[in-house]
Amino acid sequence: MLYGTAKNVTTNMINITFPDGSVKQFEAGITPYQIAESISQRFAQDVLAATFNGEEWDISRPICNDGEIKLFKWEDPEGKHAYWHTSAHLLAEALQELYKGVQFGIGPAIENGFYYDIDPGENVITSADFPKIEAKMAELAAKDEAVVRKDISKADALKYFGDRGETYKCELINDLEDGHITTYTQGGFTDLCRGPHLPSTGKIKAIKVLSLAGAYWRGDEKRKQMLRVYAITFPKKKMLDEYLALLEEAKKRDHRKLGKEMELFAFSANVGPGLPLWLPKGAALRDRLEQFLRKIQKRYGYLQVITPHIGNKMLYVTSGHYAKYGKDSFQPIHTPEEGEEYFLKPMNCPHHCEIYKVSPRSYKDLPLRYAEFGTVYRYEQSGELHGLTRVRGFTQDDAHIFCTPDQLKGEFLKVMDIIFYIFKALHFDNYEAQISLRDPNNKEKYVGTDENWEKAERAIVEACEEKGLKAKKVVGEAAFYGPKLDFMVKDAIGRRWQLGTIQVDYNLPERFGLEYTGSDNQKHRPIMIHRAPFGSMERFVAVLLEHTAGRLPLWLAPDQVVVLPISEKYNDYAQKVVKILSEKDIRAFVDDRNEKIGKKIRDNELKRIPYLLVVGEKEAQNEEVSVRKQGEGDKGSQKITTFADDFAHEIEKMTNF
RNA sequence: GCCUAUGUAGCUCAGUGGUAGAGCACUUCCUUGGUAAGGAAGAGGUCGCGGGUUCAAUUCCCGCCAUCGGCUCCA
Repeated sequence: MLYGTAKNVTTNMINITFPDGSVKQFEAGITPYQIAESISQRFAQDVLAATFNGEEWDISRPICNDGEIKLFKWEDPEGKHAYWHTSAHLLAEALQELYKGVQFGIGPAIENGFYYDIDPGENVITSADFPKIEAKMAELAAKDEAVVRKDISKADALKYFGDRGETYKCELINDLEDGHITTYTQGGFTDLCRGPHLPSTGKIKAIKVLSLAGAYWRGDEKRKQMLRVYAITFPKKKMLDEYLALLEEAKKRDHRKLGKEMELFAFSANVGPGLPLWLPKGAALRDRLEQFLRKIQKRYGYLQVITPHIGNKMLYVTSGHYAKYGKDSFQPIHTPEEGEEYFLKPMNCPHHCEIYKVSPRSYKDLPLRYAEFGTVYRYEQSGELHGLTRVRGFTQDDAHIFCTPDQLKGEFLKVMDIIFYIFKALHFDNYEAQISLRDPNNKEKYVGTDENWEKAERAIVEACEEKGLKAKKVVGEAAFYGPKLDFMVKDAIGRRWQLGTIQVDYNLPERFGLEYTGSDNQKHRPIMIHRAPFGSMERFVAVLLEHTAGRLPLWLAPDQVVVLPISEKYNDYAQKVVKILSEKDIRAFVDDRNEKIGKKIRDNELKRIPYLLVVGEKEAQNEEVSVRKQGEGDKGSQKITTFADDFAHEIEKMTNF
């Protein structure tokens, strides 16, 4: 039994509105593809997807009413999406042909390519099978089969997929509303799908199966783990080659590789997984970043505090963290005293609350801003550890602001200023912002009054508007204690990591009984803002390395200058050059190996040292250096004092943000 | 924690049922050279750890640990 098919097609004319506002008349039943053809044949070739009145629409699907159309090509995300979505079906078709008894879950397009979750049944599929799968997909694509959309009733859909033993599909269908169910068929493969799709599979030319992974059915770790097959396709082989080359390039800027090459940090099985060791150069880099932040925070009225690495169990019982995370964290440290337990601190806030409580507070004291580079320990699940971006011991550039409700928005804006300032100074321009709001239908999940929540959420939204920050609002993502604003940055291969965060908290002031005396001589509860512009030193350094491919800004570079004597005869002069530079706090060293100058240049270029100073007979005689800038080549000679002065000025300019 | 894969010299990686090899790095010597790799010699590894099979295991099997890619989680 078919629903709402094109039976009502008549020869009526309909009005189609284009994005530029122009309106054209077409015969009812026309498809977006035909509309594109009416513009130009060439354009029609390139069109992959459409929306009609905002609804995603196959370009082969007839239009029978007036409305607005948008047409999308490969260059548009919507175009790629349809292309990869159809590719996912093609992958499924290939898997169905190659492996008996495979059951299908879901197979969406993603940012780069697509995947299909399958239950392989008795089949064993490994990466050795990729060429076989690719070949089958190519073979099927070459047939250029039409992808046919069909409305289907819920009962029919359940029967169709039930007969085929597709239990996952049946589960999905059960959650769908009758009358809104469609399938798409190409060749011998039919999938439950909302679309939209390409009209046929022939446009899929270059195919690469990328990886296999486990993925819980419907994202629920208590349910069966499916086999997820990741793949990507392109209309041209060249595009695939370029994409694969890009992936290779991205791997070269992986911070784990760079950290090793640049001798910044390391891990040791003897110390423990997820516990980074900062090597001298890494520690110095981190220290420069800390000094940078300290300087700004001082300007914004922050007060530096220091708190211990452990805290009595009762501190976390009070904060509520013990009940929520106690079992999943590093287990308590016991003392000789019976029953006495301490925890490694998983966050700094409870300690800072105790600092607040040291004296009675007046509204005149607020806002109070306590900052600490606080090292915390969290027992992250073993499979979650990842280089410096996800570790078990890390240092937050933490601060807690205690303020009155009226001060909230102003303080929020100031924190945003600090974050923008840092991102600008370090050239992070590709970040995304997300406002996490409470789920209004599930209020009991959260602590704090309605009034305060509304006030805080409004403050965040308004603050973003005032700053012209385009932030994505996500309902239900707030922490149980308050709404937040997070800044995300992508790593080399496109994974998103949260860096800066600003969180409003009503919970801890309540739990710790924090108070201040208002102008009315009454006790009031302060609001707390948690904020960390870097997020953590570890994650920030990781992302900074990947963004710069290890070519850190000059003021942060571990080694700024290397002096290269032409031969051992000029080693003494080279040392003198280093001494002169050191007096200006320039980080320089001599490469006095017994090697030819060409070799020394090559090695130090590869080490990403920003400046190479070649010194030989000429330079030694004239107190000069021959300057070579990393990646740019020979810059000619100048007096060593001139170079040192210019260099110092350059650094001063860079750090005077 | 779960699924897949991997683990050989400081690094990048070959290789084998009969206790191991290359390049780079390192040490020494020759060379003292002007803008991306000069030459020679040498040293360096319980082949992740623990069991099992075998006359013999780095190699085959099992367990564990760590790591890659994902999933889940992330105070």
